[in-house]
Amino acid sequence: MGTVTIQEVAAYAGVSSATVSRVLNGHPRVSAELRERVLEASRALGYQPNRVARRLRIGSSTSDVVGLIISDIENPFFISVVRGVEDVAYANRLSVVLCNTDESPAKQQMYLNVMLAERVGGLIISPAPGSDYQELDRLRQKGIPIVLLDRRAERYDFDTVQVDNVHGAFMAVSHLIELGHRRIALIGGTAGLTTARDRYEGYRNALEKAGIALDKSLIKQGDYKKASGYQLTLDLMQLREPPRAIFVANNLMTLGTLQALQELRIRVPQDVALVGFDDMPWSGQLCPPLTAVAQPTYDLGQEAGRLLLRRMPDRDAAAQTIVLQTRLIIRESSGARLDKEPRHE
Amino acid sequence: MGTVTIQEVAAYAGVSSATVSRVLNGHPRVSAELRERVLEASRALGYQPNRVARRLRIGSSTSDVVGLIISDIENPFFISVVRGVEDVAYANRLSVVLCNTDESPAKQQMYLNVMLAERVGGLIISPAPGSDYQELDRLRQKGIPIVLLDRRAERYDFDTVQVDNVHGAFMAVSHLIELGHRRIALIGGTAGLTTARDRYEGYRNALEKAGIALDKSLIKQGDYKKASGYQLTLDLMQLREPPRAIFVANNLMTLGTLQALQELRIRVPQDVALVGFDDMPWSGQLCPPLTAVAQPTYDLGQEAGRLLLRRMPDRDAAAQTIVLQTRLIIRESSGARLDKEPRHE
DNA sequence: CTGAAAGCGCTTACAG
DNA sequence: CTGAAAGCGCTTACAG
Repeated sequence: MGTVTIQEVAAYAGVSSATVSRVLNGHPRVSAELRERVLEASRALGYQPNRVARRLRIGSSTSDVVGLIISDIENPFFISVVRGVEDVAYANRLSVVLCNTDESPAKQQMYLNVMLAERVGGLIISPAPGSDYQELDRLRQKGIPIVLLDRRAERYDFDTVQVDNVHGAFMAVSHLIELGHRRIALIGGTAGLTTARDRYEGYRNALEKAGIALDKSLIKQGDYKKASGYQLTLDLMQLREPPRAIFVANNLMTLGTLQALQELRIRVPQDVALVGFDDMPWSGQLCPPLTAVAQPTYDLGQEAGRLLLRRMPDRDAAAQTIVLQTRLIIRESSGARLDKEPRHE
Repeated sequence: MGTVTIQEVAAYAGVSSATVSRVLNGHPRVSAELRERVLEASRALGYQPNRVARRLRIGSSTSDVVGLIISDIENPFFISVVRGVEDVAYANRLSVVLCNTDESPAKQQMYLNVMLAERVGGLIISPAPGSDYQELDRLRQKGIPIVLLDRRAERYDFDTVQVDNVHGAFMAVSHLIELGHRRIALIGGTAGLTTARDRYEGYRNALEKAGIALDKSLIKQGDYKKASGYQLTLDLMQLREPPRAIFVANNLMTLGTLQALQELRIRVPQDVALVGFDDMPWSGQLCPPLTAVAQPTYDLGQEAGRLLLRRMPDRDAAAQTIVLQTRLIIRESSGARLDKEPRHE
């Protein structure tokens, strides 16, 4: 019972705690004999160093735990990102602890406090809407390296990894235009997030390029959750002149849209064509298989991990932004393959 | 730059660090005047207590961070569980840090070390296959309350929250039997996990009750990942006499099965009927909508959180096991509604 | 190579 | 009510 301390190991081995510390930290100049005795004692007692004490003594810079704060664990997008971060971290002998803010600034603040209090070695964060970036900046000034994930901070120069959302949305909407659509609705993302703004911009660009006037009644603002996709789709289909195509700005909302259309007995893509942003591992098994803008989610996570790893030893280097490209995966929901044999993936 | 310490706040306020500590921890006996000065100083300096130091001083028992170690973050089952834990924790002013072991005992060991080293206030864990429960027991003896999630430890008396897997599988297979099936395959779960064993048992019980002999060629062992569901389905359909129905022991494998059948142009449920274990938020939007054994995932998380909360102040109470019930959600993949109007949800 | 001692930033009996 | 001091478990100059 109770925890074994370095003092007890020292007593057991008949050396000072300094020697135990040196042995366990691989300090070079320790005699083979004492090293042996210490190792033996440590093993016998089942000693596990108290990292809290170690951290207090050493300061934050050597923590081998990095924090990863994501804004919605229920969004499959983030899951794959997490895996990318983990794999990079694990390969570099770092542990990652994950926190979910649920898009709530209050929870985010709580977890930022935890990260600071625990003095993590670094932090990757997908900031919640309405984030206080000054607060993040404070953390950074207190010595915690920070990488922004997926979402930019407008007036701060943080290291950032994101995709080209404007172009992704542009591809999606252009695809629908090429298929002959002109009444294309947008179910947009959460207000205040750069991803939502960028995807909206891509939507506008595509329409503009095709000479299609913006129709405000076809533009809805959601919140990246399934329920809003569901509700806004119902709203859209109740319009006097409903859209013939919908671009949905993220995966969860797309699932809501799919459900709403299914309940309304509206056929996809025959009655309404659909393109979503974000692919999911099961998008090909949905009804109908979903045409979607795929983000390189795993790579995004890896890049964020690597960026953090580079930042950790060098706090003062200039901030970098890495932008990855998206890719349009054409399945059946957009109607492009209606006449051809359906492809499966 | 740098971090503000309690000493600096004390100096600024013209009091001792003891007084600052008392004010900030809500100690009752501090004069209103000093309290005011301390609060003012703390605000002015942007003081954030160093929890590492606090933890070292106080010992583990008061940490307001709990650890949640899950075995596969890519499995939607765990996501919903996580949300349940988080909500209970958050309501009790606890933070939860999540770690993903990826079903790897080595990663699990790493994260257990982190938990111990950080002296978390408690730990909820879904143990990886091949877990060293003795190790978990050691953690517990060192004062970290532990709750097992989803999977039992056979010879240790940990607090545990799980579902009735035997009965869930029994319902699934009985449902197929009632629909007239007798050649029902099983794509089972990871070896060494109690959930896999229990679901297998439920499968056998249902067959036995119906007087159907066990056919070994129809029983496959997967690993709860999509790829194994995919591969084992291909294997099953290559049998001289393929099954007419499949019970798949978890959600990710079911997605693999669906993909394999789709690629083989085998119609579900007309050619092969399908029931999966674990419902997913989008199971109703799959092709075809999936009949599945739904687990009360969110409740599972909540119960685990509550159990931990009860355990934290009382280390010596007898271990409890909470078993929740599952529920069969009948959609189209099992063929039960083929003749009726399809229902959507 | 090894040990005694200081100190990381807190909290809390112990005096007063 | 308030402060000086000890101590949580480590690490690391500083001596020797």
